[in-house]
Amino acid sequence: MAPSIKDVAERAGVSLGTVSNVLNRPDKVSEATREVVLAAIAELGFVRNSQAAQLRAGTSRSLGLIVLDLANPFFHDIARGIEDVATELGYALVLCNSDEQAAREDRYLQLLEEQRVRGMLITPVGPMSERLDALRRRGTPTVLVDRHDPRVDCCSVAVDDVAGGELAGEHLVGAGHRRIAYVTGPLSLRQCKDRLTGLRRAVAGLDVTIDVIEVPALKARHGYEAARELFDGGGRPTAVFCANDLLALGVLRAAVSTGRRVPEDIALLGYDDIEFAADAAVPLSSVRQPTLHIGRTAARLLVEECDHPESHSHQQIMFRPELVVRESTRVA
Amino acid sequence: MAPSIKDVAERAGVSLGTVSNVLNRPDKVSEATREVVLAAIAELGFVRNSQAAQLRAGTSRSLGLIVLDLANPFFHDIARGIEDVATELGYALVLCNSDEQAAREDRYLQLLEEQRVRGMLITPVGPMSERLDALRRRGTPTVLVDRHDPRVDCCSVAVDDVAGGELAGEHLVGAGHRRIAYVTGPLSLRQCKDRLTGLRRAVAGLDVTIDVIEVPALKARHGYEAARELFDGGGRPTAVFCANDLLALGVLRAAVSTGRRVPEDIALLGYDDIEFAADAAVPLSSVRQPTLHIGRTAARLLVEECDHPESHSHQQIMFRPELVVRESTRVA
DNA sequence: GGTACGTGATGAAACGTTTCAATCATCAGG
DNA sequence: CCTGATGATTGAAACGTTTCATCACGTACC
Repeated sequence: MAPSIKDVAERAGVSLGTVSNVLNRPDKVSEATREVVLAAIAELGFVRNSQAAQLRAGTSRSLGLIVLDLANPFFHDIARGIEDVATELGYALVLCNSDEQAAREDRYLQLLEEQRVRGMLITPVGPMSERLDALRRRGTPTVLVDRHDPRVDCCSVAVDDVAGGELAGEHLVGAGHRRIAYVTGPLSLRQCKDRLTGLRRAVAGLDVTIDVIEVPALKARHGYEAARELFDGGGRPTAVFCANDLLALGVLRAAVSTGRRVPEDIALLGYDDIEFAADAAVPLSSVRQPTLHIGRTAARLLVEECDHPESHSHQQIMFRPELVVRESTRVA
Repeated sequence: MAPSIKDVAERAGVSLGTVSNVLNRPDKVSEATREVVLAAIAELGFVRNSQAAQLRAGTSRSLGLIVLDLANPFFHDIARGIEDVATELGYALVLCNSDEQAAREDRYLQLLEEQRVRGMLITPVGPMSERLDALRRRGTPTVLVDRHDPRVDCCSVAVDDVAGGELAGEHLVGAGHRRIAYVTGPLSLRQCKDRLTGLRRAVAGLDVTIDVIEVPALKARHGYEAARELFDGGGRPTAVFCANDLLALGVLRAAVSTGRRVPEDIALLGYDDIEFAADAAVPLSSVRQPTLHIGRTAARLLVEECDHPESHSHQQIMFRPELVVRESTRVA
């Protein structure tokens, strides 16, 4: 159907190899024939079939990325960072959304391996699936994103969540708070647990009380409900630290709707610094993760391994988060 | 490097064609040999090379999707809808982000055509680029998403923005507002203009004043700034309708920070009904677009054209948006 | 005039599948 | 015992590239 190199060759009255040369090493072919061939290409509307090219080459120029949830600004920014670097270095990126479902992850891994992606970036749903391990063993370079598995020998890029919790704790303690609520998603999630660990470490030895409120998911609605309960209860913390910004936005809504002023009546600190944090009704203080940077670094590590497998040595990179102070924790 | 069907055949002691049959029509092969072959596949860790398969087949099972901005929840939900249907119908989806840059769009179109995607879903940056047109002419089925170009003969799925503006107008007028501000992005954007048209249509013949405030982009920050100015100025509208939710969130922040109550002092209505609308400090009324449905419909149209090109006839589908009323426009 | 060399162009092989006509084995019916 | 039919398996061709050894043709040099 679509015109092939052969059709172009016929039309231009040259051999098939010459057309290929025009496409891939134009300097190896004389000015005159090059023009003839290019004209034929234009006339026929020839578009090269990269499947055939890659089949012949035995390797592709595309990378696979599987994230947990593209709707999440955290992953979205990471994907953006990866995409930037990939394009810059001449790789195409195939974006996939596992939706935190192992079955979807599995299907995408299969699909990407069948497509012979050159390398893989992934935030695995579970610890390390059979298929992912097989993929690695078969020789597809792999980088773990937002994960760090000491048992697995490959590159990884993650963020130090303990340090993030510590930053939060120091900030709140420094602002004079002595009773702090930590609203968190399931503590079975490493992130949630690590941030709590950091928070506790920051207040260790000080006369500070921490109330842990665990909710079923990192969604605004749960933050709202947790806060309503908290406000009704007897504890009366003066600050709330949330395991992510969505929870914090929920808490903020609860505060506004019950007439509490933020930060005067209650201080509020989120995590992730999503775009909406700055634009919340009361701009939200938050712990920012260098998402774009994570993505760019992960992509660079992967491409390095793809392009120079022999000289490559695996690296586990851990970024430190950063505190962004806005209205919601400002002291008067 | 990676084991091929040939290696499997050797290992299993059968011919190459038989292995292919085991893979593609297992019923055509006897129980015994099938088992032998499957065992060989497992032992060798064989993964089929879909590039070769598609090359031979002359057509792939993947669809391309190019959107303006994946960070935008609107496009994100559409992509999700498309992905759902695509997977369900046995197609893989290649996600691309044009970032509203014609150059990026162009590059992705080229890439996807080289990969021989079976069909294309796209929200074009500009009117209709040379390359997109060429792609269509060469026979790649194409569906326009959130666009509707009467000059172009292909399927499209869009939303009626005039109707959306009308819904908004009727709602606000019905709530008794007689002076309404419309905070909008550049009116050169069709969406912004159409929504204004609808708004005007809703108040036509009534004693209602509309103040149009045009800002440079559909971002919360601009909504905030516009609102600060608006509050300082003399107009004093009782309601603000925003061309999207981000602007509305900005306006909400301005209101909260200047001590205005929503909706008592000023009513607020957004557009898109993004996830955060419901979780805003004051839950935001909004005009909802059936994004998931748009995506699903677009994908179904495309797959229909891909699978039955002869019986297919192009359709231009226009969805109607829907009003979601929350606190921000609730009348006491 | 012969040799060596450089520049362009050529043609065939190979990549890993799928498909399909051809072959082979088996068996039922006459 | 032969014929046909059925079912399983085979082998070769084809898809569209890239690569590489080969070849044709001048040109420069001795």
